[in-house]
Amino acid sequence: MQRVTIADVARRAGVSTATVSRALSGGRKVSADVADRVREAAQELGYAVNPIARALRVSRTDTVGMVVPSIRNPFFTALVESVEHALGADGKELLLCDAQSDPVTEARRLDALVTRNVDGIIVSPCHGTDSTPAVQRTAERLPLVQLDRFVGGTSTDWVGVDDIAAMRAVVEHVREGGARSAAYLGARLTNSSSELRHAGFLRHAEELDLETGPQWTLLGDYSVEWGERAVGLLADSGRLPEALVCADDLIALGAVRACRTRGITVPDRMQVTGFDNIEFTRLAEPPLTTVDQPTRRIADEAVRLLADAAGDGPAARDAAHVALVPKLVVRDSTRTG
Amino acid sequence: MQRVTIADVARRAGVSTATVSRALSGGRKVSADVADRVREAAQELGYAVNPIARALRVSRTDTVGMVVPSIRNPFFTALVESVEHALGADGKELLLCDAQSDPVTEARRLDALVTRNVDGIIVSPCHGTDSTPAVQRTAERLPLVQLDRFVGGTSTDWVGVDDIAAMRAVVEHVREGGARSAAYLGARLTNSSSELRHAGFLRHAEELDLETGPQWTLLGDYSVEWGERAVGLLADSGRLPEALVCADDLIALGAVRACRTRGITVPDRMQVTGFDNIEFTRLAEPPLTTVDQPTRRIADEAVRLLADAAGDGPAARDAAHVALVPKLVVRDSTRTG
DNA sequence: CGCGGAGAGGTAAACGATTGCAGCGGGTAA
DNA sequence: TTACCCGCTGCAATCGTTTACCTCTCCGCG
Repeated sequence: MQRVTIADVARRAGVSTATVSRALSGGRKVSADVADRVREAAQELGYAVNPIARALRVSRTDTVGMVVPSIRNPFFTALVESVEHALGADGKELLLCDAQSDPVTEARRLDALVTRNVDGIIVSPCHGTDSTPAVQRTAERLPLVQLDRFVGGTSTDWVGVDDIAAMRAVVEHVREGGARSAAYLGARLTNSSSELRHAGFLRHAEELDLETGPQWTLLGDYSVEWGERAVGLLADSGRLPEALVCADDLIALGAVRACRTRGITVPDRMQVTGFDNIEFTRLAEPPLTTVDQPTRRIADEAVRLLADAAGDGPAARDAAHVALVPKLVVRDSTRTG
Repeated sequence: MQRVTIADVARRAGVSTATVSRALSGGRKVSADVADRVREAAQELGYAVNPIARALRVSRTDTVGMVVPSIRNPFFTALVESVEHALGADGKELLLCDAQSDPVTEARRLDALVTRNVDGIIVSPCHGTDSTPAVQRTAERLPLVQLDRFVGGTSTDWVGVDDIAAMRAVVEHVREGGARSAAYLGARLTNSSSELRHAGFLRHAEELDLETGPQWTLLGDYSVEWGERAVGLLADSGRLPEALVCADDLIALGAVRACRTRGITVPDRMQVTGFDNIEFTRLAEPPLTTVDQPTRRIADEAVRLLADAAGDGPAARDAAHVALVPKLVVRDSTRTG
């Protein structure tokens, strides 16, 4: 499979393999003419270094692993794309895994990545507590940074957005739009961002005197279907609030759709907000007001942290928590002024 | 990083490394008690085989590479997920690359995958001719199967849908819905599926006496923006057709949206169809009639072909072209009866 | 009693790169 | 002239497995 080896190049250039290696990867000085000869020979033979052999020797693969809860969720897709982009600059490759929203497969993926000697791992854990052991164990062996969500009981690098601040912006906005009450359509509080967004909503709703209530707090999962169903539950249960604050865009898309089919006008009778700013929020009817996640920034920070951590051993530094402040994107699913 | 090696296990179990290897990977018979001792020792030490060393030795990585034009396109995301799923069954890993719709990066990605000794490559080439050299070169060195699209001038395995048949179903459907004329909103004919869908549309439109015309054939790229813009062009240019047949769902979503904003009612004044059946077609207003791509089947076939090809050398077999017949999914953006 | 064959285990050579160490000129200082 | 240093090279070890080949033992059979 790997046709031409360093020995072939060495033979052709009339030098030793050591010299070839040094000439090509520039480990140490090589005289100019020898270097030229080597480069030429390599060129002619079409030599390319075998990354497997190199990896075995130097135990570095120039590959980072990434594990996301679900590749179907466009938010994570955007994140993946951004990470890929950021890594490209460093000449690193991405090994992508999908945890299928299941801590068990997630753990399996993480282990696989570790034994594959990736240089670092970027993970958005799917569960706030069930994911802890695997993440912990992995972080002890490799540089690891958590993205967007983080698990309890570990101290690793993390980068994401300030969910509380984001929710403040959302609540203020619907309040200004005239809403006096709001329901929260979220996901079960099994991970950090679900918790924080929920907490942020409650806190700021209270502060800003927005009526809420337990019967107006519906927790399911991050999916369009849940958004639709939640609105059904709400409608069946009596009084409707004046706003629906959703924990992510999928839920919000479902909610908007359900409102339409039930003749609840958005935003006049009901304001709806999302979270993440995935591409399709633009296309909803009406286009969705949502919170923009700066995936580019998040990814950049993550690979920076990973690179930093690669210098020191794992867990040699204090963990960094980078929380970016996201911006509200106002569209037509809420009222302005 | 890789703490415990096969030698440690051997020492602990009081046998040679060869025996350990045989006991664990079952290459040859090992007496039961020795096997037990080895397994136990491995267990206690927490031994896991180093895939890098193994790969170097056997030149097989249990990894397949996949290159998609754009990970942002939900259709490819779905494909990736399906491939990942299909590979999981074989205990293989997926190395995912995004070509960013650029043949140059695509070529770079392919080369990177080759030197990384992946066992096979699944690629959906981004360009029908510019992608040829890289795909060709790669296919000569590794099992390779093209997905969805294929490039000209090579003979590799391919699996996708029968675009012509799909278009026949689409055209028949809008015809039955009463449309006497239709525009085609597609992508520039730089790849096979763009070409085939376009050709299929024209052929069957003619057969079924659906009026078309050059001014009603608008070619851009696979994006929502293009769909919106194309409708604008159409509207500005005079007479409107009675149907818009779109080359993919993104274009169709844009088209539907543009119709709405211009007061062109869908499906009464204008029928619109998509292609791919991405998740968000359900959410459009109205929900989109589209062609369902059986991504699961496609992925299964692809990994099967890859596995077959791994047995023989590359290019030892005749290439297989597997075209699945997709189903039309009728929703509310077209008229029925 | 000898021989052949099977079954189990060990020895050591790969796989293809990187790199510590040593050798070897040649230049410089004493 | 000698001693030393410095800059290039080459030798060979090394990373952790797998596997071809060899050895040893045991058993059955003629």
